[in-house]
Amino acid sequence: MSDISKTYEPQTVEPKWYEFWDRNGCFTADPARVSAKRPAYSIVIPPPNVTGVLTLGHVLNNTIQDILARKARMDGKEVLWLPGTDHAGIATQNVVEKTLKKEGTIKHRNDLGREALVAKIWEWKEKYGGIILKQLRALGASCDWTRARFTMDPEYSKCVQKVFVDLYKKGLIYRGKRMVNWCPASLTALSDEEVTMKEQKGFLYYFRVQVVEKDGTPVPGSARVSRADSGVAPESPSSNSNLEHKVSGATPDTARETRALPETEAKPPFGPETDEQGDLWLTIATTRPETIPGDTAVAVNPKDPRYSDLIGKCVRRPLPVENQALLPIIGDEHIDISFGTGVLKVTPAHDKADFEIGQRHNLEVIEVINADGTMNDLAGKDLTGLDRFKARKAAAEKLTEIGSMLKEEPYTNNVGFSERADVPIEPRLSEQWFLKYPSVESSRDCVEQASDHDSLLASDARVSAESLASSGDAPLPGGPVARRDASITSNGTIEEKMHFHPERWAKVYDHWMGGIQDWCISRQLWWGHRIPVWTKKLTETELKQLQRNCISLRVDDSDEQCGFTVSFSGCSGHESFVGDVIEDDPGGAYLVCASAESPQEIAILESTGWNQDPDVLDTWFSSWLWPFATMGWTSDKKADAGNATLKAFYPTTDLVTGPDIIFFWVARMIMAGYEYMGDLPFRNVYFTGIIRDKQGRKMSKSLGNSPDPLDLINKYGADALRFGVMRSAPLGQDVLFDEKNIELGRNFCTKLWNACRFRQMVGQSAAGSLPAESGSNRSNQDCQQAAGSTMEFEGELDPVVLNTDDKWILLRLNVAIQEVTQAFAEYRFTDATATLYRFFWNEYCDWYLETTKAVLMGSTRVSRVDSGDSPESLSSDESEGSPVGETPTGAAGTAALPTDYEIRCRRSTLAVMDFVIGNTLRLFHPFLPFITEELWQGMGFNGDLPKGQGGDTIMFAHWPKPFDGDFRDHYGLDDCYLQFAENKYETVRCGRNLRSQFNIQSNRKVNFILKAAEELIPHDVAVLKLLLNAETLTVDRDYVTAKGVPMIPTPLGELYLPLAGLIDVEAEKARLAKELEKTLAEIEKVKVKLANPNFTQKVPPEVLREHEERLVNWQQREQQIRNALDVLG
RNA sequence: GCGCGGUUAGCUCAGUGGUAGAGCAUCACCUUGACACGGUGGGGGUCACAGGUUCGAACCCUGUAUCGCGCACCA
Repeated sequence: MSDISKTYEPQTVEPKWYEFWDRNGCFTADPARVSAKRPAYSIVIPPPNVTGVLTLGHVLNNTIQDILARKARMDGKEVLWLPGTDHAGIATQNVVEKTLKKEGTIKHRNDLGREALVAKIWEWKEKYGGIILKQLRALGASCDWTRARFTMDPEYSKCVQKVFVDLYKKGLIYRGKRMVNWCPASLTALSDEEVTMKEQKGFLYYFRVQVVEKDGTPVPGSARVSRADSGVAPESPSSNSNLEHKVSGATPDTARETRALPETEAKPPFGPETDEQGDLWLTIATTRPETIPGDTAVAVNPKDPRYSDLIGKCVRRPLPVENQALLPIIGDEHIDISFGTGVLKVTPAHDKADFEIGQRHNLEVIEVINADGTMNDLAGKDLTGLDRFKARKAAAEKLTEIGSMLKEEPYTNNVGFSERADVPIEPRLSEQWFLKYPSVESSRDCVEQASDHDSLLASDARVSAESLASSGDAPLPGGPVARRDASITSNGTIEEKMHFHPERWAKVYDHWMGGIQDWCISRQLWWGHRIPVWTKKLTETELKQLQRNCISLRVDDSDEQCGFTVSFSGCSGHESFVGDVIEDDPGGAYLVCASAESPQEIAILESTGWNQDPDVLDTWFSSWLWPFATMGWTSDKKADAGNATLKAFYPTTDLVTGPDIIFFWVARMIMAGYEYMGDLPFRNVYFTGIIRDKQGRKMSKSLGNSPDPLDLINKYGADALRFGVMRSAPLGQDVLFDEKNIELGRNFCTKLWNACRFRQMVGQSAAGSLPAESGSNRSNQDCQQAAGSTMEFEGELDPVVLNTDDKWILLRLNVAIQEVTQAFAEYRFTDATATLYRFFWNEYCDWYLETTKAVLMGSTRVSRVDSGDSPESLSSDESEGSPVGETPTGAAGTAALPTDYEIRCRRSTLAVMDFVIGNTLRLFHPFLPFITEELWQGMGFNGDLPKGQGGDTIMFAHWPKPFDGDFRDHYGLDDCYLQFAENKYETVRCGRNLRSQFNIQSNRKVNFILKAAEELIPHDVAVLKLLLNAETLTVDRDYVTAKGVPMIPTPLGELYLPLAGLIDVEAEKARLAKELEKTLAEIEKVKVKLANPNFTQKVPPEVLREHEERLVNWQQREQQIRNALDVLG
């Protein structure tokens, strides 16, 4: 660290250290090192999209993981942070397809075909797939890159297949023709979780249909006049057929029976309507007129008196005009009487609810929309080929044209959107694979709910300052600080609970787990894990043929559910195929589900005409295995039992992720963990906030409000980015991103840099009192002391000469260590950064570092006899002195060379600085890995430390521990020094305030007089003088107030600022009057309280005492101000 | 509709019943021997609103308003 520049330059420093750590294997986890003394800590990265680039969301997420991992290393744990990427089926295939189209290589993926396209995607992956992981390095992420995994790695793919086969065997995976969420843009089915509801502005179209008998003869309106009493008021009996839509038709005079319609509610203005020809019509409201050609019924609520008698009759479907089929009017309880017209058009092929109605009533299913969202032939000539939204318009126009449309009303409703493609999903009937979730019960129960927490609070192993201070306990596995809440189950086994941070997400999780629906796991894509299922239509002869291919086949018809099961034994002898008959059609299509264990078996299947299912699995069906599949899990119990990685690092300790994937990923991982590992996959889940811009909007490409983290790193440095983001990301809150915060991070790094630079400078200048190498020579025993382990007190902290400021900063350091450690234990990273910021900037730099100048800068000992009128008066450089009880060895102005005592003091102060900086660097390291390493090594803190404990890198330096009793006793670190130093600093503030009140320029030296209330030792006086920027500071306990001298009361006594002739007496009086007013108000406030017998009797004694003290203090202050006013006259 | 979270200084947020805080922004002074990416000092709040509990409420309770999120969903 020679020739240290004024500002820290991260651009050169950061790559250097990252390369150093990486080269030295600092990130590599070794399960063999795990022991009771060195517990494991593990965390798996939420795998980013393999084609993705780093976003601020990743920065937040991965910074937190890195902080946790680095802290765990410093806690002496064996850390595995396992990185990797996700193949992200739809997204990746889209990206590559789009690119190929842009290049003009293809117009459609079919131009390439499946194999060629997949090959292209692999190429793409090889080329660009590593980008995001490289970017993570720039951020400082300490991942074990030797273990990086990709969800489509061969071993990983095998896990996916095995799990599929296993769940299939267990009967949890099934194939079925169901209504699914279909994405017309991506041309695939989606799970319910991939659909988000969005409010859409559209229209509610009201159209009418004629009621007819089954044979098509019109039902006359008059025929039902006497019965159709509905309580519906006739609105406009004369105009019931006009397009303005005034519907009545029901006579009001026979309202006798109990009505389903609540009388208090506004009566629905709809009902059957008779036109001038005497024909009867129904009005239907719909948002999707384009689906009319797919309607196969009209439904009403059987309890709806307006319509109940029409059930069994028919209506004529208006579209397509060339095929105006008759549709039955059916009664179904699910129809909401009060909504719309009370008549629902039923389109079983294109609506989930309608499909269910269709099933109940055995309705025909007519598909009119193609997979891509265009209308097919059945939609009729007017709509065929049109996109569904154009078709909607066209259908509405057609209805108007044929006189069926009554009105179009602006209407807002919720429409399901494909989360990825951002287009409305189309409910579509199709054959898909579904999974009944496994291990639901235990997965639901394992997450600790807030209510559980209350009952466990008493036994909660949260760290307290006490437990922190009591060193020697071997850290327990399971989190930054052990928090392994457990409850004992009825059978006596201990069941561990999982903790969510913030806790409230547990409720969201629980709620979802409670209403869990089967998961549609098949996707109509090419990129992904192909479903390991082969099908073939087999005849009797073919079955025999199969047997001849050395596969034995057993048919077991005892399985009631499937009809019968076909089991195969493959060539290798072990049972590897399981087949089910899923269709009992003549000529039977057999469905075979195979493990991909043996390529031979697959080869046999394929060579004998078996076809693999064309679909791939949902990407989440692979990522839900992430915590163990990345660790080499095989499903083979023996092999897994011998897997050192799994044994050491599973379950993982922490998971850090966004709440937006709580269902997609977190919940599913928990279930997979229980199902396949018999244990929860992680003990703590930390949910980050979502990064938004200053205005609170989500980051998005289209808004252009998403800065590139790499740009920010180039501009400010990775440490600055990390610190800035962490400082503004409180637990459980969204993060409003503002570049200002990163700037603040940068400024903070510069501050740290310069404070260390100062240390280097004074170390060198004090060379006479220190061994030659100064800055890098320090024994690190002091640092080790704070780090716990072996306490020795022979460091350079010198208990004899520690001054009040030294003791103050050491005690404040202790507080900071406690606070930061506690914040870690509770995952309050923002609080940790706030403490570090406060401690280092406001306490160390603003106060302590300034006080050291009184010790260190006085070394030149310029002799100057002060003209002050008090024996205690000190002038510029006579600040050196000895504490009470010591004999001063250097009286003012007597010697040009420092005395032994002064050298000792200077040494001690440097030692304190080193001690504080050494500990501070450790506390900062998880947040600011680069600059702390640069300073650690540059300043030589690694000097005497053993390898692996900070000697080679700060990464493995021990995490500071709060001081224990012995340490405090030895160095005389009594809390009373806190108060004294703070009084001193408060006195400085008062003096500065006084200066400022009189507009004295900051750089102007003035004379102060302190009428001290107690004895002050020379060091403290020197500090006061320095910090007040005083020309002279006269301490005179018997000072007699001169007229016109401004005074301010301070904790150490009255501080005077003689400015004879310079001050405006009236202004000073006004100032004092204002202060007096304030003081009196405070006195009044306290007096009122104390005068209240309710208060004095009921309040706890310490609160009462505190109030009484407060009163006395304010009253003293009042008196001082009054005295000052008197002096002014 | 159900559930969750928020509402405190111009902005972003701390603050678990006892004297309203921080950072940023702002204003004034200062390039003094670590740092102008800095130092010093100042101004600025009816703690969303209304009730209640309490000697005492930003904090606890009830209700209201408002913003955000999640789940469900009616054509």
